[in-house]
Amino acid sequence: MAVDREDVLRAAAGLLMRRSAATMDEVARAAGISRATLNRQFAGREALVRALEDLGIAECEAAASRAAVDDGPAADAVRRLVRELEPAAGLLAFLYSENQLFEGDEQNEGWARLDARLVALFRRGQEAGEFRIDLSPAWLTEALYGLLVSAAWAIDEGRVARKDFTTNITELLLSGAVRRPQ
Amino acid sequence: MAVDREDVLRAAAGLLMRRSAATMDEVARAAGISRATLNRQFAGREALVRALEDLGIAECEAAASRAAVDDGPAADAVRRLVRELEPAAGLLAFLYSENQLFEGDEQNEGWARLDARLVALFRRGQEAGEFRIDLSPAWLTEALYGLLVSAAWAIDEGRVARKDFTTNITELLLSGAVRRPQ
DNA sequence: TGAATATGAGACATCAATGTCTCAAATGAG
DNA sequence: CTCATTTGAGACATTGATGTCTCATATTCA
Repeated sequence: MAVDREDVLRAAAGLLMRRSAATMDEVARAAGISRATLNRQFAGREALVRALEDLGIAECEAAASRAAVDDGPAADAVRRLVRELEPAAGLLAFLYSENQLFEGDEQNEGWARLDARLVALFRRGQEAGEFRIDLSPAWLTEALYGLLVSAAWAIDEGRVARKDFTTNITELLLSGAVRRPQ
Repeated sequence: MAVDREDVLRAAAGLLMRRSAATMDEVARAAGISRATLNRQFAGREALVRALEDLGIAECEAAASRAAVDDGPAADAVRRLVRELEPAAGLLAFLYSENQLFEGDEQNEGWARLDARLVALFRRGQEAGEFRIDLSPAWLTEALYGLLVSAAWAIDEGRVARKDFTTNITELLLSGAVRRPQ
């Protein structure tokens, strides 16, 4: 009977990814619980979003660790990272647009940590001569976020195949759309 | 005295790009008019968003026409397109996340037209041998949207320089992050 | 079985945003 | 200048989401 906080968060993420303005009532229904129970678990919408944010950060950092982003060629690290991030892409898509909502007041420091980690990855690639240096690590990081979100939404709306998630993102980010002579 | 509808829309876009949940009161203040006048111009928030949508579509289509996306090498057409889209990027960023809000009920046909135009551009590049064929035109289109939005937000938050807007997007989309031997 | 705990359903007040309305003031045209 | 039109400020009712509360029911554990 005991409600699993984690399950509720995942259900909420699945719904909010599609409709970020969903009602607390809709969230509760999506999680298969009552609104009362939802409010017992999370004291208000803000608490729910904050919990989702913490979950998203935790998943991204876990993905970065599993991908061992500091090891080996940076390009391979990016590929591993995107592959590991796939399960969190939907949640990330919600949080990415939600963050625009928050005033400049308080930016969860977890995002700063994650940002720094990704920036370091791209910088490492540049210093190793793998990545071009005319695109800043900050931009490459933002672009990665953007592609993750685009891919998540496009898949959700059936415009691209789910199985192509990783290759779509990594191939575009690393190699671009232009055809290369092999 | 007569309020310029276009000016109001631009002011609204400028605010809503940052805070998509801004109040009608905030929108009015951003436009330098009263809430009453705002409501006289646009009968409700939905009408305002719809007008912004129409404006966004019109600007994108105008940009596509100015860029002559059907002429010459596809890669050059993409570069021209992104350059022409820059002034509309903020509005596009708002609409991109806002569209997630709307139920699957009604998708403005203008977006479908624009989508088709971009898809055709990427397909043309593939058929001409310019673009690789293992990334679908649909994905390339979505990726372009995502990069436009990412760049707009990153610039707005001061993480990347505004002057790099076009090159950041086109270089990443076309050539990718990997350094190429010249 | 019996007690303790958790949940669901619904009622309820609250709050914020919205849309409408009125009236005075400002603007612009003739 | 005078009149018609437009705007701003504010009051007002409405609406929808939210958070809280109660009580009956269901589940778990001793």
